[in-house]
Amino acid sequence: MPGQRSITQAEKLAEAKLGGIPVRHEQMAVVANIYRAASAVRQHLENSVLRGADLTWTAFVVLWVVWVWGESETRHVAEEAGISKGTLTGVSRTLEKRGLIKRAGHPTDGRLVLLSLTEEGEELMRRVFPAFNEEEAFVTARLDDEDCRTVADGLRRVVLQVEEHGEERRLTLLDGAPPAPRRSGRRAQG
Amino acid sequence: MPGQRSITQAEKLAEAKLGGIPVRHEQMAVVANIYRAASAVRQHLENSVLRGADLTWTAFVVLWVVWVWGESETRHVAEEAGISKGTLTGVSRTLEKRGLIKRAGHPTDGRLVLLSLTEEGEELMRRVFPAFNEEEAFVTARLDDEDCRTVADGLRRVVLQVEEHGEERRLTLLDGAPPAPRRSGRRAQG
DNA sequence: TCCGTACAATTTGGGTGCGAACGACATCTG
DNA sequence: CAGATGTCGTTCGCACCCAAATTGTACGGA
Repeated sequence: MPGQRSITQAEKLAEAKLGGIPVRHEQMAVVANIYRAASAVRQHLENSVLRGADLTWTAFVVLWVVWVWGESETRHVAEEAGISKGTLTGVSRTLEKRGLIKRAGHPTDGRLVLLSLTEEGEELMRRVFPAFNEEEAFVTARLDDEDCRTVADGLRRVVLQVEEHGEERRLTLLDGAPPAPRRSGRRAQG
Repeated sequence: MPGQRSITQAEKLAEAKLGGIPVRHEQMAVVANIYRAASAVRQHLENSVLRGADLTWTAFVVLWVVWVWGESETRHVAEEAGISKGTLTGVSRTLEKRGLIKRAGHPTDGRLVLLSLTEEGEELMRRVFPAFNEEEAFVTARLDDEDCRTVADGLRRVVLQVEEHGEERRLTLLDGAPPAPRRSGRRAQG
């Protein structure tokens, strides 16, 4: 199996490259495998259930959030779906065009936009989610329920660590230095 | 902490939505948290060490692969980096423009292209990787070495399950039906 | 009423991200 | 050595994706 072997091998090669500087192997393996697993799972779900419903991963996540939470403000949906508000604007417009989502202004605060599923959207989710959950079970088939709880808990700790101390950590690292603007993306005006 | 609570709550809401159809909670939690963790880790690393070096996540992964494995054929790099060949073409061209990567034809097989780091690229990685690994340790700070091994092993099983049985599973699910082309992407010619 | 601050979604710009289509090349087959 | 077949990297079209800039709304005080 190339997956595991290549990771181990890559770690050794990396250490050789660094010539004596110690590498935190276990931590590196966690991060590397989080990303590998995320890609593999996403790929599988897109190819098995989502493509048949003509949904991308992101579109499904957005639908799922709105479905489960009911009518919600866009900023909360973006937060929960793990995408930026700017991205959500585009995605929700696409879903609106397909008749799966409704967009409505907030009754009292004109700045807010509320998202909710149309009846067609509800129907789609009632049909697609069980299949989606079935594939979630497939990809985790080599873990029993106890293993799943352990892994999920470990991942939750990673998320919490970043959520609670990430900002502070970044400030410490940069140590007052300017936040280094992204090279890509919109440029500052003159 | 909103993270964990909202997931649990979302699961209950989802079950209520489904009205009696059982949901595989543990498996759902694993998939949801894999994706959350992947986003959180990527975000943190981009904002802490990569932006300072003017690298995106993907660009760094590509550089890392080439750095560790040495001069490599593009298809292997794409495979190892977890991106498609088409994406790699764009990323490697960007890196070439910045003088971090060299592209060379294969001596005997004219179809192949070999990627390798320039001296500037090597220098960058010697500087950036230790900082990167330091942040990998930061995001996993709430896990001890043993926990890390457990989580990494669990994730490896997910990856292996998909790699070894994903294709077969998809065929079973679609059961001979046409593979349902992606809605986005290049259209077939007349 | 006018102003300024605050905060909301949206637009914009650069860079991925995928899979289908494509053209160049290698290799098999006769 | 010509054609068929397969494999490579590249091109293409569309959808994301983020963060900065922008636009629009709310609401406080002067």
